[in-house]
Amino acid sequence: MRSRVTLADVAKRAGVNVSTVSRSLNQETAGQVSKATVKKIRKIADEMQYSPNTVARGLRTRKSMTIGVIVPDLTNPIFPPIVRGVDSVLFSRGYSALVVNTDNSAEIENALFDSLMERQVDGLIIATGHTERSMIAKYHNQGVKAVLVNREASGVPFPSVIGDDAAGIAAALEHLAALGHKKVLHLAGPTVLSTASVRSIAFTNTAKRLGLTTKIIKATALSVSAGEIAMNKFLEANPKSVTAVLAGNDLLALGVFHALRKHGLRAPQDISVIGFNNMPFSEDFSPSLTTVSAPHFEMGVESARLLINQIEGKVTSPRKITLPVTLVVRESSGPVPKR
Amino acid sequence: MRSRVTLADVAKRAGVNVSTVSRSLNQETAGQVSKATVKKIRKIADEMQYSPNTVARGLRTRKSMTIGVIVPDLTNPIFPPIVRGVDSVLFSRGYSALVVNTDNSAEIENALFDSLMERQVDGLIIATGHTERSMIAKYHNQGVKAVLVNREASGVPFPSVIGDDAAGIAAALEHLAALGHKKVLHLAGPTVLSTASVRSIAFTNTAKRLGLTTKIIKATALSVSAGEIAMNKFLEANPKSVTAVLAGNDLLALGVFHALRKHGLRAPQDISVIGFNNMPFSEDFSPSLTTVSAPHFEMGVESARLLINQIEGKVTSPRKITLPVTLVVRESSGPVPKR
DNA sequence: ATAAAGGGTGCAATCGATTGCATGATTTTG
DNA sequence: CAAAATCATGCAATCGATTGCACCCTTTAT
Repeated sequence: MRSRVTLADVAKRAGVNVSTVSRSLNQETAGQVSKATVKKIRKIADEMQYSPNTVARGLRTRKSMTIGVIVPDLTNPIFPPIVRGVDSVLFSRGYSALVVNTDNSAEIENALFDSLMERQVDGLIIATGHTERSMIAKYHNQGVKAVLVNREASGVPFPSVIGDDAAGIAAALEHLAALGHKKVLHLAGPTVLSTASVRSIAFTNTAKRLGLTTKIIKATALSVSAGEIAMNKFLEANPKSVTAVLAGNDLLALGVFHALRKHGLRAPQDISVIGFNNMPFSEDFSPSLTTVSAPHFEMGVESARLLINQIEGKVTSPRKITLPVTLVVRESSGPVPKR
Repeated sequence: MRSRVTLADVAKRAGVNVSTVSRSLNQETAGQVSKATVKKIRKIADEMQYSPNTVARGLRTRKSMTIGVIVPDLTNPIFPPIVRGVDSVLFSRGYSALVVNTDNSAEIENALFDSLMERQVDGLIIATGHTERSMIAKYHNQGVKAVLVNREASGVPFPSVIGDDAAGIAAALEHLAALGHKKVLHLAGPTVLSTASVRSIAFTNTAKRLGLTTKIIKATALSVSAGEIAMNKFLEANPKSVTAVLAGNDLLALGVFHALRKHGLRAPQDISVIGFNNMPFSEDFSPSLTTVSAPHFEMGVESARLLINQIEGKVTSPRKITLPVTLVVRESSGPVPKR
């Protein structure tokens, strides 16, 4: 790479000390320098195409203007919108995001955390969902500034931004109840993932309130294949014992579609299916998926705001932000089949 | 954030100079220090949980160990796999990726480029597809090390990694021809995007070779809605004038599905539809989409390898890597409808 | 008119690492 | 056994910015 213009280069050309150049170019310190000098130096800096070296600045100021964003897997379609939401706020405030993927491995998360710390990130946005709290404890011990997003976070020492999962599950079950469903299956994700466990609990509570008969099965991951495997197993063991399935997220719901197809069943004629997240393209599935829409982009936005306020020591913002979700009714849910 | 342990802290505890600690801890220089000292210092560094400050190191070594990855939009599903491919290589070599989104705006790309340069990135992986070359020229003028991925790159001063788009288009058209189609529409993306123009040219060439009658229309973006709008317009003006559509990518193909549905037409019974990319979940669309599968993850991997070799001055690697693509036949393509 | 106050700049330390050169200790060589 | 080579370590400069302090030169107040 070509070597860049430094403060010293500008200073030499302007016939002043580097400190004067530095002060002239920085908004907050420009007042310490005479207007004429500021104007002259800015002009010269422009001509020379000076641009600051963030690394050098970061060393001195102990701020890297970089935020670590920890997600399980960027190819899970709910994360790109979150990341872009985060990024939109960060960029406008001069920060950059370093996005890393853990693949839900605590070991990898640990290694990535160390790497982010070495890079002197100013804060962390954590979208990984392990209920296991050891990483959270570690983050906190290190005095890291962080915000949790898209994961249950009660009793945790960081602010958080979540969708209203309980309300979403309730809306979905009420929708099914209104359609006449009495026996509903919940295909839950692994309980080590906080979103999975929150939704599972909400399912149980709401179903009880609505007087529904329930079954719960668990997938080993929040993925299409795990959902398919779990649902296949269920259909083989208990054919026709439920009229609707509420899946822990859209990927699992997609797995349910696959399993139904394999067993010659159709949604919603034989069984209704509801997902969670309203991930991109869920309206294009076959059938289009009834699901709970969560505002992922906004979740990213809010979490970034929370983090920056924390970093820059602004007014104390709320510790926990819960964003509303909405049920999106599409083809995959329908009336109880007549037998 | 808690202040971290520095080399000086370790040096003081070990009773040696910082330079000795530095040499002991770095693989390449550890040979300059006696084995006993290295061992002792490493032990102490471990106990104190020393970890290097990448910012300080970067200032001195003029290497940030950071790579800028420029994509149009992370929520376009082909990019997460590319990014993860890039990341898998970078991480294993100690680099991190700074991913930025241009939303196909030259202005934004320009601003992001400056920001990446200020952050002293060691190189760039560029996945934006403007045929307009001014940005490329700028990159080159600045002496930046870069690799292009997923975009046509002939006559450009950087190495590149692309899928074999021409072969993919050919395979798709041959498939249609074999099914008896004679009149085929190409729904192209905007020609300012290089992948769109490459595919468009390949379409024309192959169709001529196969003796197909063709029409070409253009969408204003590579998006579902742009595809839908363009296809609606076509269907209103020229109903039933073609029996198949080859879309410039899967998003456009999805737009075609929407337009067909609106006009009461079905794929493949009324018209066959083929996409490009084999993006995630294209097998779950209604109908499942016949498409050309491009190895996005591997493209990311190869581009990262190319870039790192360039940065570390390894053996000259090939300037251009073309990865094979494969046609994936699914439900959306079928025999010519009988009239 | 003189002292105090304030404005504008420069000097030099600092952030935490890497690294060329110097130095002293030890080993090898003739 | 002396000279030379080698080894292990320390010293200090350096990367490019920011910033506390000192200084000089004008104003302003008394």
